[in-house]
Amino acid sequence: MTPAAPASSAAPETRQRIVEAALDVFTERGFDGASTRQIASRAGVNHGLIPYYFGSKKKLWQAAVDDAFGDMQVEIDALLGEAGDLAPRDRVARMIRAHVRYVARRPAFVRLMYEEGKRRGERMRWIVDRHVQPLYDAVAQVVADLRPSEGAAPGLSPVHFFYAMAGAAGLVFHQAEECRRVSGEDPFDADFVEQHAQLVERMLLGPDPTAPTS
Amino acid sequence: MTPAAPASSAAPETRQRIVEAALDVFTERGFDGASTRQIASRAGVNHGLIPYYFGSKKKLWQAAVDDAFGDMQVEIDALLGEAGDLAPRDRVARMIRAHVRYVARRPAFVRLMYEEGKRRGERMRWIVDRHVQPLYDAVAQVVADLRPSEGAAPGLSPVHFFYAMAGAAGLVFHQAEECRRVSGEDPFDADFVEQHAQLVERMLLGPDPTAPTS
DNA sequence: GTCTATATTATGATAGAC
DNA sequence: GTCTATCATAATATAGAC
Repeated sequence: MTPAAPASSAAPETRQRIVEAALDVFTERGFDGASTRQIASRAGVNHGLIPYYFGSKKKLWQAAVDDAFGDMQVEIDALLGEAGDLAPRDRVARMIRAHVRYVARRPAFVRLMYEEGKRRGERMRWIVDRHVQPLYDAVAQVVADLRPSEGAAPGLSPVHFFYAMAGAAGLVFHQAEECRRVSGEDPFDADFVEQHAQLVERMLLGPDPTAPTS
Repeated sequence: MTPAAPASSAAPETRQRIVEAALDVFTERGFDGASTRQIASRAGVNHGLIPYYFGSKKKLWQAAVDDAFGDMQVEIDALLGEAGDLAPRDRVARMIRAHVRYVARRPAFVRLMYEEGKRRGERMRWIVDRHVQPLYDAVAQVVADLRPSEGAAPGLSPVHFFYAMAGAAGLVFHQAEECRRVSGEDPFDADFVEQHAQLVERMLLGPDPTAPTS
């Protein structure tokens, strides 16, 4: 059995340091491109500790993914709590903006989703069943509540909406290095993020029908 | 010097078979995850032929990328030729729909862009300077011709437009396996592609202002 | 031009000292 | 709990037979 939480003495947070380093390296280089030695090195520990704490590279990856999604779940709960009784359109608008800001703050999250959703295999099934499916279901529910009179495109289907939003919101942060080189702009700049959030919201919902027509 | 095009006898298209197999494997597994043995095996040749024709794994990758983008350039030229004197909005609409159909037909193209745009490094610089920059400049030019009266969002900046379009159009095909598992729908289904093309066009341009208001 | 070795290196995992 | 040393494997690339 691997020690889930080390019971004792000297380094209570060694395990967590490894998990955080692993998330960084896995999302930078992909599962295959990442080496456990590199992860250990970034965490500042010996590479022998990875089998000790996690058993295998695969299980370390799972721990890192759980860490990333757990972090997001906290934000979602907070968001849903405070947006409880808004009109559906406003709830979606807030969700979209919050999502853009989140992926800008945590690019590792987007890298993970894009990296692992693209090919069949054990890791894809694990991450989808455990983390993506609940997210997809929640978004589908919110979209179903939208009515055309609220500015939604007619016949908006959850699957098109989900991937159009995820792509429009996330790609520029996923491709941040490319974006810098090709356009000279820094996607993580605060103004850029707000501009992008605004664009994605308008793209998906159209101009706010309750706003003055100008 | 590596033989750019083998001069002689027995296997004139061996090199091309390797390039095509390489594009498949590189886009399925990423550069690090792909092995030259696997590529040679899929091409039906011995792995010793890869250093022989290309010199290194890196140069094989470059040849595969050139092949993929050359293919796209043909489509772009055809598109621009036949859309020469349309109104700017119609040109953009056509470009968007053509792009969605293209990425649905050639998912390898999206995988390549998403894979290599995400991290600093030699491959990113090579592919951006050689292939992405011209693409970006062309899109920026087309977007600059759009005017608000034609339905574009006010202050539409090229960089936001470029990545919002590329993401909204491409992600669902990039994540095709995930999409199938999470929603049960097949993104490569012809109806799905047209639905998606329509959604992305409307997202980016709004409802057609010349169409009847219903 | 294509194949069969093989040299070299890097990886994930293990054994065991401290 | 953390480290050093090592094993077994798989990778890229090279040398050379045919």
